[in-house]
Amino acid sequence: MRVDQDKLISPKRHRRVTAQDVAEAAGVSRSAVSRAFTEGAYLDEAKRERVRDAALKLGYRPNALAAGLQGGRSHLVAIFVGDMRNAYDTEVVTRLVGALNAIQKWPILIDGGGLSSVKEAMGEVLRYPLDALILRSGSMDPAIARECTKLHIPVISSGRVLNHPQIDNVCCRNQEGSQAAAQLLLDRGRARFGYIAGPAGYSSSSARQDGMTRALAAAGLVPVAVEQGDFTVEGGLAAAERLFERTRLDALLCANDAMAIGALGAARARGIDVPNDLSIVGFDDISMARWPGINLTTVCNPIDIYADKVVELLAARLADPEKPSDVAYIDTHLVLRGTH
Amino acid sequence: MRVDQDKLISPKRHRRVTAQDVAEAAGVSRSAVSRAFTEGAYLDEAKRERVRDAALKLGYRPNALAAGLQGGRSHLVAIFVGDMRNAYDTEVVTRLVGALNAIQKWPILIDGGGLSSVKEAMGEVLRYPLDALILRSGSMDPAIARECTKLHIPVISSGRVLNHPQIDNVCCRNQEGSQAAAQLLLDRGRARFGYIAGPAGYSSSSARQDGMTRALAAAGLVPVAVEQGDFTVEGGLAAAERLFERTRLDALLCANDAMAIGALGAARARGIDVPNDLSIVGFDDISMARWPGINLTTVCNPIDIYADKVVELLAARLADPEKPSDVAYIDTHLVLRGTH
DNA sequence: TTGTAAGCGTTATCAG
DNA sequence: CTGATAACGCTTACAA
Repeated sequence: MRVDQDKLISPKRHRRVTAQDVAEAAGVSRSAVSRAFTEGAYLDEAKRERVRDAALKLGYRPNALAAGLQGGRSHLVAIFVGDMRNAYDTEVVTRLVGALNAIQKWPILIDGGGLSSVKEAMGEVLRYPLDALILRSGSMDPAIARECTKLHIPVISSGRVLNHPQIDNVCCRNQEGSQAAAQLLLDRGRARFGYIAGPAGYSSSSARQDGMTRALAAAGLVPVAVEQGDFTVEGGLAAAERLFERTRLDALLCANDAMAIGALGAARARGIDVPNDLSIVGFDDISMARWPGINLTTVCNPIDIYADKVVELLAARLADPEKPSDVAYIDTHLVLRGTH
Repeated sequence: MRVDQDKLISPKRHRRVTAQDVAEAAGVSRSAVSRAFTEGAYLDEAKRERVRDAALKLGYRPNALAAGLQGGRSHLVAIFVGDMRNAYDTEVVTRLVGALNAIQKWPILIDGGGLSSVKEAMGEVLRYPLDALILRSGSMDPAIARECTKLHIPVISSGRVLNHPQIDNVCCRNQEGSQAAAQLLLDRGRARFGYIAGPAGYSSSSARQDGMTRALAAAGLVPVAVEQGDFTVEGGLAAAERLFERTRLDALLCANDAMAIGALGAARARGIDVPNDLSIVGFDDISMARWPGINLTTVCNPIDIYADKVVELLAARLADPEKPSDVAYIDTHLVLRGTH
């Protein structure tokens, strides 16, 4: 009578191939197997070869959970995103994921936008001994960040500067960017400025508004009207309609590109000639800003530089956990397209 | 002389609070602490309270690495994305992340688009005992999927059906969707059809092309011209220009929305009146399709249903690892906007 | 209901 | 250069 060997060995759940299995197959010790996979560990070259062969044959890979537990790093990095339905956030996350993948850090994503119980989700993820946490969000409960530093998990905040001795920050020069945009339109002869802001509590939106106000003040002007949007295209469209209802403008700055695209739609629907009668300028330079049919003049908030900087700060922090916290400011520049 | 106690206890790296620490603080055993955090474990309610208090005070959270190693699940799910710079893929990923977060699975992202050594990255991630791997990509090395099944990691393929006894699939009815779109334009009196395809090797693109061809055949027609794009807006724009150069069309179907948006730009730049002289229809219904200035008629490939289905199959597979593999087909529907 | 003890699969240390 | 052995922090039989 034949016996099902496989069933005997693993009755229910499949067992992963372990270093022990490879050791037996290659006729060496467990430690030799470990060394065969450790860069710069002492091991006879022939033996290493033999171990690698056996590992390949058995389909062995060192268990990252066990390796992480042993004391080293987990190589996991959480990215907390305020709202993944926001095009700019999504583009930043995309670059971040690429940059992290490239340095063999594995990003765990948490989307605050799609989640009811953000706090709870963060709590669960913090059970993993993360190498770091990246915050990508304009409005974020600072309590979460504090909790991380208590766990001695490095935090990199992107988009808003958190004043905490253990948190590194990357932030673009919002005020200067917006100021330059306003100056561009002033130089073009515009005088009746409107602004579409983001939701209350987003520092990026208010800093951008300040930049515009400052440029106007230098020219002896004040904004004619301000409306609030929600960073979405629809919100920008609605806010622009309210503005157009209230008053006549010849320049409209928006806290981000998505709202500027909405405003552009509202202007066209109303028969306003952009850019001849009205200039519209966004902020961020998301990829859609250059799409045909949009071709938006905007302030470039360079996403790739941004993401690289985050990863750079991360690496520096990992190398020296005790180093003083850092704030990296990213320079913006105007991108002149068809709406100014 | 004062001695730095902290330095004595943890000379270099910070030590995480463990169950042992909590046990000592609460005056109970390690196992009591574990039980206090395990749903449905026997433990005196008062004691549980005491443990929870101590844990909160010390900032303890069970180490997920150790818990995963112990034998249970890691609660990590890898999402492999073909190209995160593709708007449709990004939107699917966003939904997927939300759906996974909601069921306490933590998605690790790997972006094939931003990565030179995809294979190597996958190899590294497979060192984690993943609960599952989700493939989001039209073109994907099947070797990776095979490797996963060898490791007994459930694989869910989204967008392309992989014929493998252990891989579940979610796929939209590409052919039917495209056929309906072509029929819409036939009913409108169109006869000279063009198609902008995706890169070679993407089954979704060819299935969509087949759908169009089938509808045309039923009307005794054949496509007038086909050009290939790369699923991007720029690629669609270039492909459309080549088409317009070659011949006159009155209907243009595109393998995805991004290329349709590019084609729309090309048509407008050439002074072609859309939709009066030319109908353009996309596929997917990405959020930008409804943006003002675009307002694209398209075939809706419902992203939320799609993502929910993936997670549903995932849950089913986790519940019964031996169940036969499944293919879930998602129905599409036409979304009539301004370009048909 | 509780405590003790045995793993889970690594890597690091320490003799040889 | 190599093999045993001790952590890493948790869960879960098993015994009390």
